[in-house]
Amino acid sequence: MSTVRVRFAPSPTGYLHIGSFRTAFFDWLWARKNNGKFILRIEDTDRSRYVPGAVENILEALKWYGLDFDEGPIFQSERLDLYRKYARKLVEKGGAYHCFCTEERLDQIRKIQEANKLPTGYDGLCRTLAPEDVQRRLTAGEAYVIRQKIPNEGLTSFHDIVRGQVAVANTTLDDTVLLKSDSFPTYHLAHVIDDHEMAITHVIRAEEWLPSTPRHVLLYKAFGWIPPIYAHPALVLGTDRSKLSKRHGATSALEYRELGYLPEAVLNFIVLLGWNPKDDREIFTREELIKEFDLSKLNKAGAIFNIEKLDWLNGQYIKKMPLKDLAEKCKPWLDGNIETYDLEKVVALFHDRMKKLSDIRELSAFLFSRELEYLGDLLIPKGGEKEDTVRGLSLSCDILKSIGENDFVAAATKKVFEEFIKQRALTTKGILWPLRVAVTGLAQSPGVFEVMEVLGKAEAIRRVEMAIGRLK
RNA sequence: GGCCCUAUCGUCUAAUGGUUAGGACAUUGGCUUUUCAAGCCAACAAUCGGGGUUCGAUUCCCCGUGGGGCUACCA
Repeated sequence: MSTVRVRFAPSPTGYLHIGSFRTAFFDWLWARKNNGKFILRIEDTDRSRYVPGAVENILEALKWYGLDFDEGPIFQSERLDLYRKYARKLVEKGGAYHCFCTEERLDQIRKIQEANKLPTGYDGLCRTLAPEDVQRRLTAGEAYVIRQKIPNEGLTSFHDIVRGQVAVANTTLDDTVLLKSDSFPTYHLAHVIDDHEMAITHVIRAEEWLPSTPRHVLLYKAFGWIPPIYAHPALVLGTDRSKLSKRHGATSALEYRELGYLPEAVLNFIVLLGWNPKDDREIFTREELIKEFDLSKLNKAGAIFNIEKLDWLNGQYIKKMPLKDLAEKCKPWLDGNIETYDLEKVVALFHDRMKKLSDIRELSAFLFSRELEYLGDLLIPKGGEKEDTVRGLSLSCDILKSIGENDFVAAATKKVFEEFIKQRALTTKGILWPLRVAVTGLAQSPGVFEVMEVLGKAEAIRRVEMAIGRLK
């Protein structure tokens, strides 16, 4: 069997869309699984839609997610002669023809078709032009496009790995523009030529391409080439079930980096949108995905991008991450507050409650604040009294002072307080709630002993004393 | 309008011509606990409708209906 060769062929018309990126991931997985080649091709044949920086964005996204390519990037704009050559060849073979119809005429016939509720499409006026006429108008310098000559009858069918056999009546297809009047190729022409020239074995692209695939198959046939194997996975949908777009939330693949997601988590999440190993597993390493991924297990129906599940998955990945790595990854979100305390200890405090790396910022804010802002009443536990709280806090303060600098670690302070509470027959809640609020200023926070360890003895005592002052 | 694709809990999905239709997220409750998370346990929740085929269909076929995509000298 020949080497599997797949390509990812985005257009540089903006940032890389997460949906396109998912397709790229499918491509990449298929290539790696089969020890094949993953090729990056930039389809920049529409000058009007070109966006500066788009190529860089695509490259950076692939890099951040770790999708390495074996060949490319190949730019279609640098291969224009090739497409023109093949277009000419196809005209000679009778599979295509020159069309001189103006855009105005095209608009007009479309309007008439719509008004009469007829299928829209080119009416084939130039298809029957006499060769002499064509020649004459060509030499006269008239603007033209080259159109594919679609057969007037018959069925075009092809096999799709995810959809099975798909067949379309040729009469429902109009004559596709192959070469535009600016002599740039359209997608239809360029990608077929490139896929053939690059010996692409599997074309994996989103479902939106399904309706034009018969045209492509017909083109292969006209050239005398064998079409690749097709796989059209279903679209990624927004919450309203339409194609995922900006109004649904983040659509740029790289935006997930800015939002604090881990590449592995995003990859794991998007692969599950339309694919699964047919068992109960949900979390996969990249290696497992390469091993398990299979085009034939791709789903036919579109899947809604469910950000809540992504958050959960990302949280799972964060929990599994070694503290050292997590600390490093959190740095960008800590606003430079990375010297104040032992960063690994800080991160340990929030390890279990972070869903995104960016969460660390709000979660840890109280640690870096010199003046905690909270109502004094918060210090008083539910059903407790102010006087008892003040007394308890004072006792706690004395205890903290009595603990040696070197013993100021969570396990040790915890033990001291537990014994103290037991001895004095106090309640855990009565002592620990005020203490925790005193050092965090929050109704909800990580455990008080862990927090105090991070803060250090001096700062912990300072905060407790401030709390007492606040109540008095 | 035409063409194409599609249909299992709210969401992502598994399964089989005969199952208590399974898992995960979310939700709710419980346990744990100094609070909140995390964790553990539990609950809630689905085969779009109608016809066939069949002893039996959620599964196979047809027709509806819903949803989506395409319908550019964009990709």
